[in-house]
Order: sequence, then C-alpha cells, then structure tokens
Amino acid sequence: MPPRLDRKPVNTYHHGDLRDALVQAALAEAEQGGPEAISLKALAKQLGVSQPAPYRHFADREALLEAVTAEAFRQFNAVLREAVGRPSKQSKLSRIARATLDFGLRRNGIYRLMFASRTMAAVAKGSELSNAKMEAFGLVLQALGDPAPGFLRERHALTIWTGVHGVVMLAEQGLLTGEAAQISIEELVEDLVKQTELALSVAIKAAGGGVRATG
Amino acid sequence: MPPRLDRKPVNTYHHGDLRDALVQAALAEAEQGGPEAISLKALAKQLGVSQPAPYRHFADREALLEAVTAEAFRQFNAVLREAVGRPSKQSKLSRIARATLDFGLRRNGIYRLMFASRTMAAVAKGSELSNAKMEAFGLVLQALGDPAPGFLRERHALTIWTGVHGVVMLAEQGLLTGEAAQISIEELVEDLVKQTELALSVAIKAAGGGVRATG
DNA sequence: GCCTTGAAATTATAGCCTATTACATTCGCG
DNA sequence: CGCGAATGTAATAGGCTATAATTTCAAGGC
Repeated sequence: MPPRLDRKPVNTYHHGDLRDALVQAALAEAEQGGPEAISLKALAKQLGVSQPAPYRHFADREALLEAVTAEAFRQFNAVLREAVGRPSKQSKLSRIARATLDFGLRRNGIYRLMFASRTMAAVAKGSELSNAKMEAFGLVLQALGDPAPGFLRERHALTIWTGVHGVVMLAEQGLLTGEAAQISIEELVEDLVKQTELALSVAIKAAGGGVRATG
Repeated sequence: MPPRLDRKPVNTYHHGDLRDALVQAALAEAEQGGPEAISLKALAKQLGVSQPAPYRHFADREALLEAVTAEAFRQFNAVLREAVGRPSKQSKLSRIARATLDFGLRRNGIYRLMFASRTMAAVAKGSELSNAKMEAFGLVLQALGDPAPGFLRERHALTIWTGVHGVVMLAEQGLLTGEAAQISIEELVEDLVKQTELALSVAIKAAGGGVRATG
C-alpha cells in the first residue's frame, strides 16, 4: 500500500503524492469525457511533472484506469449505502435503482468507466477493483430484503442491476429520446422496480411448495 | 505488389471499391477487438493502400465507425427479423430477447460498437445509422404483439430492450460470472421476458378502465 | 484519338499519444 | 554522513489520426 499522505503540492522535484494525484485528476477527467479522455501525458502536464513520471506509479495506462475505476466504485458504493440507509417511504430497491440511475446519468463519464469500458474485463479476482465491484452488487442484493429465498434474491437483484444498467447506457446514447421514447427515463426505472417486486412476490408465493435448485 | 484482394476490384492504382472494403474490413476487425480495435492505418495497410487513402472516403475515423455501425445494425436487424419470423413455440418476445442476447455475446465486439460506444451519441436524426437503430427498436415493439395498448407496448419494449442490453454488457464484463452469478445468463433473460409478460398482462387487465396518457 | 478534368491514391509531414531506456535528484534510514 | 531505493527527468522510439501538396488514372468532350 502506498502511504496516503496529506495533500502536499509543496515539493519541487518530488511531487509528494503523485499516485493519488493522478488518480484524482484522472477521475475528474473521466467525469467530463469518459475513459477515453484520460491521457497520461495530459495528466502529467496538468500536475506539473514530466510525461514518464506516471509510469513510476502505474505500469501502463490500463493500470491507472484500473485504479481510477476502483476509486469510482468506492464513491458509487458510498452513494448506494447512503440511498439504502436514508429513511424513505419508497422501497429500498426503488431507492437503489434511482440512486444508480442518478449516478449513471449525472456522472456518466465515470459510470462508463465502471461499466462500459474494456478495463473491467480482464481484472483479477482478488483485486481491490474486483472487491469494490462485488460490494456494489452486494448492496443491491441487500436491498431486496430478507423475505426472498437466497436464489430468488440473487436472480432479481441481477434483473434490477442489468435493467438499470441498460437504461443508463441507452439513455446516454440518445436511444431513449426522440420518437422511441415518450416515456421518461424515471418512469422506465420505476416500472422496472415494480415489475421486479411483482415478480418477486409471485415467485415467493409459488415457492411455498417445492423449489428447484439452480446450478 | 500486394496480390489483389478477394473483393471485386481489378484496378491497380484505384482500388475500385475502397469505401466498402474499408467498412467490411473494419467490421471484421471490430468483431474481434471491438470499436477500439479499428485503426485506419492498419486497415489501409491490410487493404494494400496508403494510410491517408481512407480519408478520401471518410472525413475522419468517427465517420468510418458510423458507417460500420450502420452496417452492423443492418445485420442485427436481419437476425431479429429472422427470429421473429421463425415458427416457434416460444413467444415472439422471448425469441427476440434470445436472439439479441446471442448476438450480443457471440458478436460482442460489434455489439459494443452498436450499443456501448460513443459513436452513437452524436449522430444525426435522419442518418442511415439513426434509421437502422430505429428499425431495430421497431422490431422489438412489434414482437410485443397487438394486444397491448400503444403506450404499454412501448414501455415494455423498452424494458426488454434495456434489460437484455444490461445482461449482455455485464456478462461480457465478467460481472455475471463467478461468485455473483450462480444463475445462467439464459435463465436471466428468460426471467426478464417472463417478468415483462407478466407485468404486461397485469397492466392490460388493469387498463380495462380509464387509462392515463403518458407525456 | 487527344486532352482536359476531377476523383482516387500517393508521398511527406505535423502533432498527439503510449511506453522504454538511461540518467539525475531527493528521501530516509542506519 | 552516506548510501540505496524511490521518484522524477531527458531523450527517444513507434503508433496513431489527420492535413497538404502532388501524382496517377479513367472518362467524356472536342
């Protein structure tokens, strides 16, 4: 673990905390223009160091993206936790879905970094990134509450997860605006939540008897 | 010097059909490595022309990507039409969903080009690309059948559309494999379809009385 | 049949970017 | 204080997009 020092732009030759500065700056960059907007060279210039300096801290561009994505997931998870914890009349599931939608639309560049870039594909299982990702999914799972049997919860959590993801991605591409969609995006997500809750209640009722195991 | 390609052109200096050759070659490239694998320089070399040659036919890289995406949508639409037309015991909706899933997983590079790249975002409304996209959505809409009132159909078509999209994207990122998912991807999509059909039937029943119009 | 003309392709070049190598500087610990 | 490890720099190679100026070719008017 690299030591997390306080922010110190003091030094001249040694930056002090270039690694963290790079991650933060890259995150800001991605927020504007998405993953492809992250340029090591530009970041180095912005931070006042030479171009190759970042390579002291990251093997290559992909390694930086991975670290940035991990940080992004941490922020995302914080948002989800807040949404779950907040007292509300709405169901936890609805709150999670809305929070995700909101994050995905408002901070779309970062969202794409997390869910729509090639970065995640080849990431190791025990990595901090992988863990952060799993935690996010765990929060959705949790939001479905206790009543549902394990495998049902997982299944419906995935449905919500993928559904909201789809909405965000397509909305951001303009595929949900124009002639195609006279429906507001919020309504769409709300429908998704209701559908899932409906299906879940039906499934629970039906599962009173024997239940087949998935495998 | 380089042997003439398998396409039709017979000419030496003038390629004969460079534009189309570029689109086809780029599509093949994207099939392997996704949108980011498309390099004008590499394509030019592969086709035996100089690097700047492609710029005679496309203003910039983005313009090529747009043309390639349009072609990809044409192929996708053909697959969907086939799925809808094919006689089957399963519902049209289910067939559409499965066909989309299959396309999204098997030809993932192309799928990402269509649905997960920045290309679509800034595309004009009347363009061939935009039209091809709308046609795809229309096919989903069609698959929901007549029974549902217009706005309900649209809403549920979007739910399916976004849901399957989410499944494909997350699956391809490995977010649906490992500890998280003991559920098979196919099951997930099947659930999605059933959920939608269930919700649709409930909604239709409920809509027997007054129906509010969506803005 | 020549000869102009414009489309298509070429060479040359500029400017980004990632990444590596070899060298310089600073930190911090004994 | 001094030395090694960590950190940063300069120089460089190579890939990419894109533009400018030039050359080649095909075709139609005369």
